[in-house]
Amino acid sequence: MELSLRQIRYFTAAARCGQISRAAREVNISQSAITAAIKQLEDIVGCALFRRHANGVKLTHNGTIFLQHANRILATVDEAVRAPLNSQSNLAGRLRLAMTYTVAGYFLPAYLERFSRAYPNIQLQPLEATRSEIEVGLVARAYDIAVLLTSNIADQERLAYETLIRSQRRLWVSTSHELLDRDEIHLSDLLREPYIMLTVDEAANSAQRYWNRAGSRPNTFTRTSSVEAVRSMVASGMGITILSDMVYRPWSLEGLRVEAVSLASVVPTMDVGLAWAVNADLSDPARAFADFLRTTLANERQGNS
Amino acid sequence: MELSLRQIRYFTAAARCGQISRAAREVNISQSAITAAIKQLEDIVGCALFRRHANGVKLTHNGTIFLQHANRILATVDEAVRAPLNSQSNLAGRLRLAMTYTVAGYFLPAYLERFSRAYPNIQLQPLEATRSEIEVGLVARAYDIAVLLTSNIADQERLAYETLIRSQRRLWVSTSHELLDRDEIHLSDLLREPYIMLTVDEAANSAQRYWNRAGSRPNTFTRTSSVEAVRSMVASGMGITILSDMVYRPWSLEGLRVEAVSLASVVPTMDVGLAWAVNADLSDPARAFADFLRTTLANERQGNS
DNA sequence: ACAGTTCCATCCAAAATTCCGATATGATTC
DNA sequence: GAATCATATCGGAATTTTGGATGGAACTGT
Repeated sequence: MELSLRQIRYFTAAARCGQISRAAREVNISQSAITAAIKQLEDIVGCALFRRHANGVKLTHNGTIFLQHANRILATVDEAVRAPLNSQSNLAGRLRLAMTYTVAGYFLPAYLERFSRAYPNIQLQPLEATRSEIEVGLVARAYDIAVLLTSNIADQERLAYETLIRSQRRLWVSTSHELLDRDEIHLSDLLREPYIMLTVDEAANSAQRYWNRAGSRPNTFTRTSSVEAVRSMVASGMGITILSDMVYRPWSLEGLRVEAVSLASVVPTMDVGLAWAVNADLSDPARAFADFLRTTLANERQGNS
Repeated sequence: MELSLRQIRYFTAAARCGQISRAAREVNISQSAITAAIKQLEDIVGCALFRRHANGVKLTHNGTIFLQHANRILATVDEAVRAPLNSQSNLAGRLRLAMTYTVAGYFLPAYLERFSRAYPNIQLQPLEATRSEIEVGLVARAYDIAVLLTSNIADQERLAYETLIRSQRRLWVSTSHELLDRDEIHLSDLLREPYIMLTVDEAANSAQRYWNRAGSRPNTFTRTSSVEAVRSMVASGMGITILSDMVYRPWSLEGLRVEAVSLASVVPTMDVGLAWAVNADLSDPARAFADFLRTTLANERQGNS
């Protein structure tokens, strides 16, 4: 049996809903059809994609990996169907695009590839830098435009910015953690838990800000600049952390599960967006890039709702 | 009607074969099935993908654009099916990867994305540079490894290299060009044609080399560093050129067709491959990257044959 | 302990899609 | 102008997909 898009569509619906029956309602189809499609998929890839429970289905490790591929497939298909309409542009030029670490690793890559396909004549120079370097670089016109965490922007006078997406920050714990049993979790409940601090993109500063507001501070167990290291440590029960959904993945590289739960306390979202120098006219490529990101993200929001 | 992978598979087969009936034989299916699938596709995307002729079918402008998307879809699907097997690696480190212009624009992007997904913990730093800069940089350990045109490598003493693919060089002309009517075309037939010289990646040097060997030189009409500009000029009949299949696309940005024909004279292939400093042990990330490229390319060759 | 509910797996007949083979049609070649 | 090679079309057959009924397992609340 060969893979079909129908299977992929049903699979992603099931993964989105967490229940086969709910997915069936969403897709306006019978539950047995989805069950069958998923079974076919599992035959094809040769491993289980869901673990079945009484109250729904949960992705396995391989399942989450496959889900990412599945979403990728649907994105490429979507793009292909639209392709002849919004044809390539021959806008030419150079685009020096600055970005911070997490943006570069967990948000932009998929969009960059699409952008450079839509504008093959724009020479794209992606440059990773720290927030402060980017601020200086934008003002000095070393970069045309940047994608970064807009809530951290310091130089509000000489920089203009625009938030594109807000990603919720949630608590990450291991599957077996006792906190999962509680109805509500407040920041104050976390005081004695060993906290793993991520040190990239000023995550530590952001954390400090909302911990201060709550009048306390986390019991920092260790610090690391690797998101994957954080994931592994949380999964193996060494500690907890609070990070945004943008970097959340339910499985660590070793195949251990990480749970993310919303907090009852107010924790600000992580805001990702564009920034540029107010005193500089945006170059055509930069303007094209900004428009591209805006419309692409708007489309996705609509598609997934 | 919704898009299906079957349609995509049949479409790419037809595009590959240039004939619906031959594609049918290749896929072991009836000719009418492919005709129907293509018709459905054209309904979905809302425009013609092929122009039908007495001796086969030819992609339209939109068709070639869609073909690229179609191949992308199949590549992502292929990858998805393999996904759970070759799971991600947690090999960490930094990979400073140097590459030349054409490689960066027309060859590597798709592989880079896949690589960084397979090795999420390797911090990939792609750096575009000229061949000579790369040679110096490799020896000085400023780059870990490079992808470039191996036939141009000068410092054969301190650099090791390995050719990964050979891309044939062919003559590009406009659709209406009289040269197309000939049975055989030799370099000497091109002497009075206005020649458009591409000036990136030492293309001019390479060209000079094989023109010299033929004891003549092209009537250079203009020089440009933009491949897309070359394409447009050739398509609009301003001149001809000889470039490798790696950068060939049958349609210019304006929607004019470019034909590529093999020459009777011997023209060397364009060889793309890896290079590294002989006196340096390859870092683990560099080794992983080299292996990744080798196996991925080997798979593709097998798949397309 | 026990209904009641919700969820997924399975089975089978009905519905829809896809496929085949024959045929029609049009262009090119000799 | 007959032969050849290509794509388009059509109806019946084969295959795939679907829907609804049924059963079992797990959770919920009494």
